[in-house]
Order: sequence, then structure tokens, then C-alpha cells
Amino acid sequence: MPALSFADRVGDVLPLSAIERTALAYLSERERPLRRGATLVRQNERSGELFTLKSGMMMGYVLLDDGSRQILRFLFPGDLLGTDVLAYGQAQQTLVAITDSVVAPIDRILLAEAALRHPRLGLALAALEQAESTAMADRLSAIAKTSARARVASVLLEIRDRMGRGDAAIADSFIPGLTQEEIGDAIGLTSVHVNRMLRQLEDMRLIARNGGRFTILDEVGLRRAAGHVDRRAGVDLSWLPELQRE
Amino acid sequence: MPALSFADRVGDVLPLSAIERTALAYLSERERPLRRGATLVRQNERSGELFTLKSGMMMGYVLLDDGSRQILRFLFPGDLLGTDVLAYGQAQQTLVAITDSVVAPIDRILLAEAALRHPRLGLALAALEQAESTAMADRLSAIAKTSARARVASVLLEIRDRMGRGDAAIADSFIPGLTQEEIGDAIGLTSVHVNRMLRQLEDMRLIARNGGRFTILDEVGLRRAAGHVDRRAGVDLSWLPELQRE
DNA sequence: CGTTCTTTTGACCGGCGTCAATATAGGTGG
DNA sequence: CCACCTATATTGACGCCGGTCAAAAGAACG
Repeated sequence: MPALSFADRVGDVLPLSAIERTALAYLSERERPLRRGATLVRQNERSGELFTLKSGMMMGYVLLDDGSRQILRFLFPGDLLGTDVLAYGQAQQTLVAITDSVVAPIDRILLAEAALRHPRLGLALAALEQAESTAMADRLSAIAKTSARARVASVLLEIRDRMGRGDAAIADSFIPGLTQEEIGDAIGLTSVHVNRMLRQLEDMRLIARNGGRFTILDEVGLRRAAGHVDRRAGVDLSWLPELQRE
Repeated sequence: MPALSFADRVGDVLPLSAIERTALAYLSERERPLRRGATLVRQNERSGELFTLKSGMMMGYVLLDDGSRQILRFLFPGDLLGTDVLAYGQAQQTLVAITDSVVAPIDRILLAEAALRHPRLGLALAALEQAESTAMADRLSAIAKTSARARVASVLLEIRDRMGRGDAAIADSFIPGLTQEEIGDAIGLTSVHVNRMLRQLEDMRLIARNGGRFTILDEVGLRRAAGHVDRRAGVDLSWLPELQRE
């Protein structure tokens, strides 16, 4: 089962006391459904909320001066969205639903108050931000140093892994639900070249495609084609000192 | 004057009470000098400390499977280094001194205890991490979408801006102290091509070079060549609710 | 004052973007 | 349920940006 609520996500990182968990659950009681293609937050828009993605799939991107779009991350259930409102007065990226989705809004002031009452939450947030930074560093390295084919293979594996976390049945056959243009905007390629690379991977018998459905035929080979992007260790806050006052 | 201590850096983001400031100052009392080229932390090394850079210039990089190096960030006085030990048991990047430098180590357990006693610190840390993520997103976008010339122009401007923060006299003439290979490793180019782009910028009368010294001849032109990398807003935590218990 | 690192320049070429044409799918109104 | 219409996918031709290889000239350092 995927982590769906905010409390679950923080709890992945840090064992929460019952009191902490209750405080967090209180923050994200509401739910808000989004249609495919709907914009949740617009870049540079002033906002005082962040969100948890409860179901569906979304993306965060920035628009560059030349009008092109850089997709920074794909978002899956359990992910925190729009955390930039913690540090900035306005959103730093646009958040759009790729499929029909449900998010739970969290008011940043309520969140801050919870963190002031339960100080471990602030550190857990810092750790989650750190993990996000590290993931972004991996993507940056991949874009800067690896070939188009490796990047396409890599993004396929990532999507599969992250979709699969919700449904173990999606072992090696899945429907990304992304256009080739979106894939390209995420990894710094044109849609035309993404298409060529997908054909190559197909010709190499690493994947098969049928309609929108992808099947991984040779996971080891695909992973090798991706250039061995070893997954980093998970967040670990077990070293945190205990301090009563709960 | 640049922010040099950890308390100063956090204080940039959040007005600190005297008690908070004292608690932070206590964390980074020691100093540790580093020779040019010295490695402070090695990737994948287990560590329980983070650092503030008090003087000098450093860089953080990762080594990729093909043996190449991706420089993730250049570090200047006031910056926090090695914050990944907060979320991970081991360092996620290698930290090396580019010039002779001085760092102040901060024990992560002591830092965590301080944050548990002064909860606003945890949120400030989260905000600083968020800012780092945003900066990395900018670099990723630049590497993915802009030309080699724009990236070189951009990194020159960034280095100048960040060096200049320490010494206002360094308005438009400065010595980066980076090899062209290091510049290339930061922006995803070979040193050969960095050299070609520097020559182009010189031929365009945007910059001049003399030994290791760079002079910006036409800042507007250089900024245009860099592709209008608009600086994002600074971190702002003024919305944080007050909550006694200090 | 040699040795090694860095810079500089030229020749060459391949990966990926651009442009364009066609096929296919999805979605909408009638 | 069909006709139309737009978004997406696919493929080919062509060209350029930036990598690779190589050689030589500085520059730094013991």
C-alpha cells in the first residue's frame, strides 16, 4: 500500500507518536478532486497552501523564457506538492494533474503551528526537502551526462517503479499516461527524439508497446541501457535524539 | 558583509531571538581550515557532521558510473555544506575546497537537539533546503534547455554575483579560480567547448580575460547571452506564526 | 628547471534538433 | 453513430552544436 496521507509520508521518515499523528491528520482533512489537465497551482501565483497527492498522477514544471517547459518532477500518491510555499511567498512551479487526481490541501500556517508544537515535524520536513534535492541532483546528472537513450530508459523505469508502488500487479506492464512530448520535457529531449529512442528500445527487445501500454521485456537490459542509475538510500532519521515534551 | 556563521545564515531567513542565536552560535564554535584541493567529505562516507563555510570557496560533486564528475554546486561563505547527513546516514556528495577555506563543523545531534528546543529552527532548515531545491531546479533547466554559450555566460554571472557578495569592490573584475574543466563539469560541457565559448564571449566583447582574471565588459549583453536567468525571490518566513515557549 | 596541469586551437564526426509529411487516436457536436 | 477536428505518434531528410582526438603552448609547482 502506498503512503497516502501527509501523516503517512512523514511517518515513513520518522516514527510518529499518536499525538503527532493526530495533529497531522487534522491538517489535511479536506479533499479536492482534479480533472485531468487541471492546474492546481500556477507558477508565481501567491499561495498559502501545500498539498498531499492522495490519488492520481501529477507533474510540476516551470516555463522558461523561450516558452519551453521543463518538467521538474512527476508526482505520485503520497508525494508532497507545492512545498515551496514554505520558503517563498509564491509558487515556484506549476502543478498540473496528468490523470484525474485527488489532493488534500494543507494550510501552511496550521502546518507551521503543528511543527512549533511538535518540533520533530520541522526536522522531518527538512529531511523530506533534502530527499527532494537529492532526487533533483540525480536528474540533473542524468540530463547533463547521459545519452538520450539512457534517459528515456531511465524515465520509463522510474515511472514503472513509482506507479508500481500502488499496485504490485503492475510489475512489468503499465500505462504511463504521458505523451512523448511530456517525457521529452522532463529529460531535455524533443518529442521526435523520444519517439526514436522508444523505437530503439523496442528494436532491442527491451520493451514492447501496445496502444498506450508499455511492457518491460528485459528489465536487466533496460536498466543497463539506463546507465545504472543506482537508487540512493532512503531517508533515515533514526539518529534523532529523543526529547520529551509531547 | 556576507553571512558567515550558521546563526547568520538562519538569521537571514528568520529573525532570531537572542536565545535562539546563542544556541546556534554554540553549535559551531570550532573552526577547521582546509587546503586548496582538500576533501572535506567523500561521497557515501558515513558522517554525523554538517558545516558552514566561513571563508574560501568549495564545491560539491558526485561521481557517475562512467567515471565522470558532475559538480552540483559551488559553495561560498555562509553556505551550509553537507546537510544531507540530516536525512541520510551517509554523504550524498563529495565536498572539496577549491581555494584555501575555513569551515565550522556542526554536530547533527546537537543541531537536532537545538531544533527540538527551538522549533522554529527546524522550519528554517526546511526553508533553506527548499531554497536549495529551487536553485537546483534552475540549474537543471539551464542544462536541459539552453545553449553552451548561455550556460557559460550564466555560470560566470553566478560566480561573480556570489563572490561579489563578500567584497563589493569585485564589481566586474574577478578571479573565478576555477579550471575550465570544472566549469564544464558544472554545466555539462567538455573543457574544450567551455574554452571555445569563452573565446566567443571575448570576441563578442562581453568579457575580457587576463591570466586568471575575468572582466565583465558588457553586463547587459552578457546577461542577455545567458538567456535571462531571472533570479528567484529570496526566502521569506515572515508569515511564520508566533508561538511563545522560548 | 624539468614535470605536470591547464589552456588553446584545428580537424572531424555523430547525436540530437528542426522541418515536414503522414498516420492514428481521441473527443465533440450534430 | 457518424463526421469532423485537434492532439499525438511516427518516420525521413538534413544540418548544426558540441564531443572526441590530437598537438602545442603556457602556467604552476616542487
